[in-house]
Amino acid sequence: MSAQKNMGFQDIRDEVLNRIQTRIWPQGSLLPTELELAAEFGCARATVNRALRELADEGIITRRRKGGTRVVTTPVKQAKLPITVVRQTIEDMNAEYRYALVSRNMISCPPWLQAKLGLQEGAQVLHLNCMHHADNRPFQFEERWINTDTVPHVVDQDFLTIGPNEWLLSEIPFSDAEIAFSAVPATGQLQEFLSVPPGTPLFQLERITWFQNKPVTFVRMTFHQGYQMRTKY
Amino acid sequence: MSAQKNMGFQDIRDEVLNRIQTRIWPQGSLLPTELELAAEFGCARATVNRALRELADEGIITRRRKGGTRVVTTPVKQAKLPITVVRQTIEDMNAEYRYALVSRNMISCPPWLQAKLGLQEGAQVLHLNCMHHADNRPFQFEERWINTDTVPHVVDQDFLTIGPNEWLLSEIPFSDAEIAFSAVPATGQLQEFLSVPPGTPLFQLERITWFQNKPVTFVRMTFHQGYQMRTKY
DNA sequence: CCTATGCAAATACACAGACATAAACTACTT
DNA sequence: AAGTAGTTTATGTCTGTGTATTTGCATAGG
Repeated sequence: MSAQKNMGFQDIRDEVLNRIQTRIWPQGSLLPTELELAAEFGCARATVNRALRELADEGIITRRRKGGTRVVTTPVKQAKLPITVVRQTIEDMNAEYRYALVSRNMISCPPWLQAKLGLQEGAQVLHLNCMHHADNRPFQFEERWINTDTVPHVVDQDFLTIGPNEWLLSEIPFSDAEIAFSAVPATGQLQEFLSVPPGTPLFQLERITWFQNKPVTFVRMTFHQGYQMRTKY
Repeated sequence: MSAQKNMGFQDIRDEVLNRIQTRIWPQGSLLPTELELAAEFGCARATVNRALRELADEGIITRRRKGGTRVVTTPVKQAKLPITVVRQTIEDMNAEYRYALVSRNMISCPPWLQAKLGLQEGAQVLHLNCMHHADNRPFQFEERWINTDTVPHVVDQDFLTIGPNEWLLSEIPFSDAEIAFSAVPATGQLQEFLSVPPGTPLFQLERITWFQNKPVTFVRMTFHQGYQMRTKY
């Protein structure tokens, strides 16, 4: 093969991807070794290694010592959806953001929440209800429960001007979470605060958050009628 | 500082992450240079580079030539949700998967779809309606439109035994896509095929797919009542 | 026929050195 | 004060080499 010169790892990555997409290297087939590719592209083995490692990270190929590098048969594409704070979402739409605290109560943890967060019986949690408006129209209703054990000084925060989402993000910036999306009917306070008829389908996002394996918060965010969450991959 | 030895890039990545989480290096602050860190950890600069690059890929830090490495102020966490085929989802629940083709028609592209896919007026598309069952209960209703221009031999496929999702995944394995989630009321064929009362909130996923910048397909997948899509990050 | 063991092949990771590149900074000019 | 050109600096990338680790395969033993 023609040994090309001056190729960066990105060029190699793209070329390999191209050969996979055009079925020069079909699904399930074995790629040449790093050494062979390095010879073909006229570069160091480490450069090929980086190119292939990136493709492996994306799930395009799988690599095994001694086994070599294979094109995956059924690629598992992952949609990455950026989790931003509501204010950001609204401001990105060039709309005016308004936040309002609906209620704030210290309660002892209800059983269903105990199970979700893995808390002790009788643990105290801060329960908040909040509204987020875009251009004075209801955008999102936020029900939140915060574990006072993991975030003790949350009790000093009144949440009158700043939403719990943003406050927690600045307090516990790097956390793990589990998310669930679903469609729910508008009932009770949902239909009241989001100003929709009873039974209206609403998009809902539930999230449990941990910091260093300690439960931080559970949140249920319900969006206005017709809301769409979008992403690419 | 104490120069530790025998640290891999993973150890360095974890140590740096730990210092960020414990606010030794607070949000917005400047990290030591790669050279300094290499000296501290007793390793080569390339090793530090890889560790920091991974953290940068995860969105924990930002890096700029000459500017150095900074802890991001507001981390934009990305939820990764794996896009799997329905059959996989159902079989992972230990349920029996059943597929049924509802309708299959060549039609000329309706205006709304023209806009979505960027097609010419009068372009021919294959329109399919399909049902996916789990243990003989309705699981997902799939409405799909396939661009016969990008995938010509789709016309030879009858889709009686294999769903368009799986067929396309094997034909066009590596593609780009745009996804939208929403909550919709059950109407018309939705409430009929998913066996729910009219107006029932249903979780819906819409997706446009391209291959090498050519539009491939638009799909609208509506799930059974109460379905939750879950993911971690 | 099955299992254990050893060899070899391919990737994984590391290192030291080098050059490239972008951007912050400085000094100079207008 | 504002622009401009040169310098410095931290990251980005590549090279060539070396070692470590995993694992496919063959071979030997039960």
